[in-house]
Amino acid sequence: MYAKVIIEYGAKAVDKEFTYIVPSNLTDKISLGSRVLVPFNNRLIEGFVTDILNKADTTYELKEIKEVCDEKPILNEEMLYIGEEIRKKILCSKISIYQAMLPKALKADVKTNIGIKKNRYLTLNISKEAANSFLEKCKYQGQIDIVENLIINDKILANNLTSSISTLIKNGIVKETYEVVNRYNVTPSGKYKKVSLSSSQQEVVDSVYLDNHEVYLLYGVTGSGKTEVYMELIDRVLKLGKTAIMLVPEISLTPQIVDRFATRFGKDIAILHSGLSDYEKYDEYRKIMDGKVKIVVGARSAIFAPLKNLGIIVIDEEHTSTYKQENNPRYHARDIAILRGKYNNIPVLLGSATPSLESFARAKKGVYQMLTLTNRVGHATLPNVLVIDMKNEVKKGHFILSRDLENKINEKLSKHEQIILLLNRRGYSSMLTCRDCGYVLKCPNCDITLTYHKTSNTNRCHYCNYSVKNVNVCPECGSKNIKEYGLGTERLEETLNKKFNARVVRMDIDTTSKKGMHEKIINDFGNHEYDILLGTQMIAKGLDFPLVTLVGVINADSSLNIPDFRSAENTFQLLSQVSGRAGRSDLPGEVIIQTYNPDHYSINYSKNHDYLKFYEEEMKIRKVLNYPPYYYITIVNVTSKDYNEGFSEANKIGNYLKKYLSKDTQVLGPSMANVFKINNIYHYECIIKYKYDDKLIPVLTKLDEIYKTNNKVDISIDVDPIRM
DNA sequence: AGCACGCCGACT
DNA sequence: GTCGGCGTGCTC
Repeated sequence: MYAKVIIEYGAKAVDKEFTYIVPSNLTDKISLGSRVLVPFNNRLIEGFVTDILNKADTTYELKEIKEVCDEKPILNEEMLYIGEEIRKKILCSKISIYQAMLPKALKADVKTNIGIKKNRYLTLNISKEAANSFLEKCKYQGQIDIVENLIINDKILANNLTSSISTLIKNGIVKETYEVVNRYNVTPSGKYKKVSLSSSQQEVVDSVYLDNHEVYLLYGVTGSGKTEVYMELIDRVLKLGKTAIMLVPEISLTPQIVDRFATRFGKDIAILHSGLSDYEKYDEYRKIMDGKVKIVVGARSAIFAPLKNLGIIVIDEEHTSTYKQENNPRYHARDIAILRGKYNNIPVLLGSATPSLESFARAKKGVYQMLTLTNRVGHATLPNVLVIDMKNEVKKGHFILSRDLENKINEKLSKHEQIILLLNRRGYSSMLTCRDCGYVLKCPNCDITLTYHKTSNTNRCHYCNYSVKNVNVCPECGSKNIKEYGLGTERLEETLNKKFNARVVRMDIDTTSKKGMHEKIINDFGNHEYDILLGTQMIAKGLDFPLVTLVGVINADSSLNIPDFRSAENTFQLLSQVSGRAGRSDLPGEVIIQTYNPDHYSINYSKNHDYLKFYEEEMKIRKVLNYPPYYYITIVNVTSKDYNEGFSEANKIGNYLKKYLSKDTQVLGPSMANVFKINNIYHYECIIKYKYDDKLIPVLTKLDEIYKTNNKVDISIDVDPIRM
């Protein structure tokens, strides 16, 4: 018996199957998807079995598999199938996609050693009478304490082994047992109650067919009760004896959804997100593998959760960019969901108040089924939005807060209502410039200005993490007239504290890097321990606070000025999402958007809550410029430590693509990437635009093959990029 | 990825 | 004389 194995190394040069002999003592233990330990180049490494053969298909002198690592295979047939399918689409290495499916504990990696946690329990091994007579004779206080305790309690926890315990065990007085512990448990807050659905919600639920594959797009305004629809559908699926995956953008940011699921479905759910430790993830994942849970709520990678008998996949906030993994393997959870939907013949439900243009266009064409919720539930109405032209404010000396926003904040504070302020830039100021010579403090490793962080008094690069102590004199001309320029969350927090007598809390990467801080800030704000929550875009999604009646966007232009064809779409989505945080209960909400581009269509349509108009306008532009959803895009990134080497290879690659791709396909570039130098590595890119090109995948595969052995430049291919 | 092999410079 | 620099090649 022989097995094909893909090994743990992700390097391009070993991205293939290696054949091994399965020794007779392992033939019963091994199966497709097993994790195995194999000799490779004089070392032992791990890999996964992808095929089992009766005779070898090579004349190579084969080695034997050393060991099968686990009792059951780690990858099931569906996972192997999905891995193979997605690899063909996104051209990632074979191993990387399987590693991405698994928690660290189960990846093929000889170095990981994450185990199951067990508690040691002691019970009496003799009758209580015998124990009492043992006590009469026993001289040792340590042993007496334990036995006395066991006479009362039957079973005690004893994770630390003392000499008294080992003596008692050795003499047969007590017995030890082990129980597996789950290191992660969600406890519902008890705040949420199941509500009965409105007729429009009920209509949406009823139009989803649970017994065949179809992709549905639920387009529902913020606050229209999409989560209730998801839960009702999942409830129905469970009643059919099936299971469900519920994807959310990033759970640590949306603890409220988790809470609602935990309240309604209790022990039937497992949670998977980046806020868990590797140990906790392993425990949650085992619940799924062992069939102990019926619902998985999680972020991107939870789309791979190996639930058996899957009945529905729901993706909330489907337009969110976090569903696309930004490094290898660059998969999109939506694509995986659709693959799994077809494989299991089950519905996939995408939900959003501001669907991605791609999804909405597909729904309009009938590729997806369109479902809509046009009204907010209960008495809640969509908030009134005011757009402030900051050009006029700045003339009058109001740089950070416009007069309208300042007045509104005061008004809401006096009514004891809450306020959310969005500023999409962390740090104190965006850069440090010399007012005399124009010098700008830049990162020595990247093409990026450094951001001043007041809390640590350093200037930091948000790309490579380089940091220098703050300077008071210009390093170029020696002038003391060097000042921070631009506005970040730290400075906004400082301003708010100066201006208002209010309890202010800031939420950005810097205040939430510690485990559990997201939840803490959100819970504290929900309990009205703070009046104002300010933060970066992480505050925009999914939060539901009834007391929030004012949302302010400090600088709507920051996402608009990013050189990306999706910047208008992203701005519209961000503004709509954050506006949706206001007025979710009986109290009416208000939104103030500060901008230097008050006439921009993305701001105006978002002000009027008019997704459809925005969609039409943006689609016109996409059509003229041959951008998605009219054309597909794939980017070939060429990186090199050497400026010239990168340039000449990128040119060769551009010519290669132009020569071998179909005539209708456009190849742009090579050009320098938006941030040309990151961590001293130069980034070039070739952009490929196409409607349909059957040569694309073969040509890119060939290109990848050619560059496997080139150690001067690296290429990476991004199919359907979400950032340019 | 990670290690052996191999071919050239500065040191106890 | 040799220790060690990292370019190249190979791994079932």
